[in-house]
Amino acid sequence: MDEELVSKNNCHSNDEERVQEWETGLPTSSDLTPLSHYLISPELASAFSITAEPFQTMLDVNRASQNTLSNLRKHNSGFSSNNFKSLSSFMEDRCSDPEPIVVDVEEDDDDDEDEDVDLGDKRKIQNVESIEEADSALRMDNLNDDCSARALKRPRLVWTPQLHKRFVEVVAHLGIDNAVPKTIMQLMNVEGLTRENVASHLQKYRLYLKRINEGKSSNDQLFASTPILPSLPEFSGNIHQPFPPAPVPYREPAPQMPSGGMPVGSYSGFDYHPYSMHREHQGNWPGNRFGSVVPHSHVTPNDK
DNA sequence: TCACTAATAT
DNA sequence: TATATTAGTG
Repeated sequence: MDEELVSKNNCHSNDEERVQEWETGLPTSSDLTPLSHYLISPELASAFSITAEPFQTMLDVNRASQNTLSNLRKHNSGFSSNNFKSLSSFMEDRCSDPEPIVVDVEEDDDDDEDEDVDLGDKRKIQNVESIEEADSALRMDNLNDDCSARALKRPRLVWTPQLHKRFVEVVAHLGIDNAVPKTIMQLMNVEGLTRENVASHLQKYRLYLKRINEGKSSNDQLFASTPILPSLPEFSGNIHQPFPPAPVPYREPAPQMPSGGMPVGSYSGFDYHPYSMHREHQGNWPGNRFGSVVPHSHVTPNDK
């Protein structure tokens, strides 16, 4: 009987060693394939009628993980505290991992600004939730920790030439005096665009105009790419005339699914990059040349 | 309370 | 440098 016990104990310690061995051999979070990465190409998926799972955000994943952990705790089914520790630290690693916002398709040299969005061709923005999802999620309980807050952070707006052109047209229409963030935002009719976005851009635009008026040059490529419409102070705008067509809010055209891109099913215009278009789509602004725009009746989600 | 703007932070 | 956020103000 004792022998049996000893052998059992040995067996147990062997098991523990093996578990430890196994644990040390586990990949770190940075070694793992990002959750946002799809293992099969869209062509393959389509060929075999495979529908993509609903897109999982860090929030979803963390919530699921927390559920799993609490279930395990509840049932206490042979899950040692060490195991918990490992899992918890893994979770923390995932949480502090800057990867969710921007994923490098190619090797990343020196970029350490974890939330900066680089528009370089080599980068693809992958898993930022839609504004609606983020906002509703914000109302959910249990989301007060930094990790969740970070996952929900509204993506940084990139003012593409198209978007800026639209902006300039609206400002020109209003006249610089009447061009205030809220009005601009409404006339621009861009889904997801906030007053804050516009205010910030307007601030920069005014500085640009000031420079130009003072006869100074500006090497701002974005602003230089758009002709200066009559948006100077002496121009009061055509505010009483209807602004030319923004029949529907602008939304990002359907994704082209580049390698490592987003699943078709999860895309909703704002999901992974608010406005910037793929390069080949640029230059199709505005009016009825929105491209594949989803009709929409409201003006903007930010109407108050 | 809301919106605007300038200043400041990231 | 571009954009977001904050603080002061009307």
